[in-house]
Amino acid sequence: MAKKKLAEVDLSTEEKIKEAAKRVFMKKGYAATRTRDIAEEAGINLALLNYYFRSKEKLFDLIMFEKLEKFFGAVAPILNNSATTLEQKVTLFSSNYIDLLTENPELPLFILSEVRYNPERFAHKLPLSKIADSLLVRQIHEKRPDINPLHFLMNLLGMSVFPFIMKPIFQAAGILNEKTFLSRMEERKVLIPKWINAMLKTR
Amino acid sequence: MAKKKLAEVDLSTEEKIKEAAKRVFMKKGYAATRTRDIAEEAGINLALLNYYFRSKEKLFDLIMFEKLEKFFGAVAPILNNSATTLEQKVTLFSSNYIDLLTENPELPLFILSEVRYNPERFAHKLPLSKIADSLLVRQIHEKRPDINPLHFLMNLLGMSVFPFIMKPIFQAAGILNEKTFLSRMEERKVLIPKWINAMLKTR
DNA sequence: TTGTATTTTAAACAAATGATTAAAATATTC
DNA sequence: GAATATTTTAATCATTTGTTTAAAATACAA
Repeated sequence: MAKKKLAEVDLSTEEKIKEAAKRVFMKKGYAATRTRDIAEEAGINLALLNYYFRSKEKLFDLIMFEKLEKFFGAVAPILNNSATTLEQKVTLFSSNYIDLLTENPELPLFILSEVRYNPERFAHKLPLSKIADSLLVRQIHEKRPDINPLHFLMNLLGMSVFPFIMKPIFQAAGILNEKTFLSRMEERKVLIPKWINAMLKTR
Repeated sequence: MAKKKLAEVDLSTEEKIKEAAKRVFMKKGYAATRTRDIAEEAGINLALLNYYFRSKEKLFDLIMFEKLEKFFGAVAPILNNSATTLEQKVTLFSSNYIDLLTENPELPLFILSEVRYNPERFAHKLPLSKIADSLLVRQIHEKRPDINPLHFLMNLLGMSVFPFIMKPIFQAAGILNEKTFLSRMEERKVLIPKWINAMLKTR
């Protein structure tokens, strides 16, 4: 129950390949990933990848759509909850989303990179209108009709997501270690609602 | 003097290859770029790429370091200017940086992707300590010693850069067109200083 | 146990890819 | 204008890469 990695030897071959592919694709991106890398990571014969998933591209699509679901799936319900106030939505969102990204720190940069390098392939799968036209956005508009509400949405997203995007570059430069990063993100959960609130009050 | 693209036929072969490589690398990333793509884009024989630049990797490094210089070069001087106040630094930075990124919208995501997929290769070239230990950060610390100043630096960076990172995903989803994006970014130049100021005052 | 279906393996293939070579074309020098 | 140096070209090479194949191993059903 405790060791996830060791338990993986008990997974079915199909699941072993998929889990290995997730790790390799997330680390190197689609283009730099070799099917042989995945086979080696999974500890299986190369041909099994095609046996179970037909092609590198089909395997990638499968994983990519799961990651897109993870990245966008949790957002829309919070931002469209008709039972919460603007302030509650902001608090819930920053807290939940920072938790999600703490569990999956490479998720944002992975998705943004792959979508950018292949926009037409994933465009139709992005439920962005549910975010851009969300109840939260309407609530913001009510409070500050003088400023385009997209600004505040962008700030809320950015303050939650951007640190995870900058993380590798800060780490590569030796400025940030894992532990302090995590405590900063914990601090952010309570700071972001305050900041958004202050921004909404500026004249 | 007016048409940059047409003038390119007058460039030297070496310059033609470099300009073409910039476009292709920026669009597809290092791993997905074929030397043949670059040769075709430049309108030159494939062998000339190796004749002038030795290898795909050396050509990429050349371009990458130029892009890193562009992405980081303008930041440190503004944030370390001993003649400006905190407020002035924030205003100068957001305005100048949004202008820079408006001219080079793909710059942030390109750099962040490539550094992430190859951290050890570029880590030593990143002048991040000049930003993380800048005068601005010290000025922020003076004003709000109760909150880690990195938070405000991250917010300043994020509010300026993050929209450019999200741009492709918003465009792919058909939510944002070029024109409205540009006017939002113009608005941001004056809004960001107000927001940062408001954030620095929260209790 | 025998026969059948499923899974796994080693080998190989065809296409793509980064790079090189040797000759041809062009420019430069004296 | 001949000799030399530089640049460009077409062809080719050696690897890499995604995928397939046919046989071997294993699991399953009767």
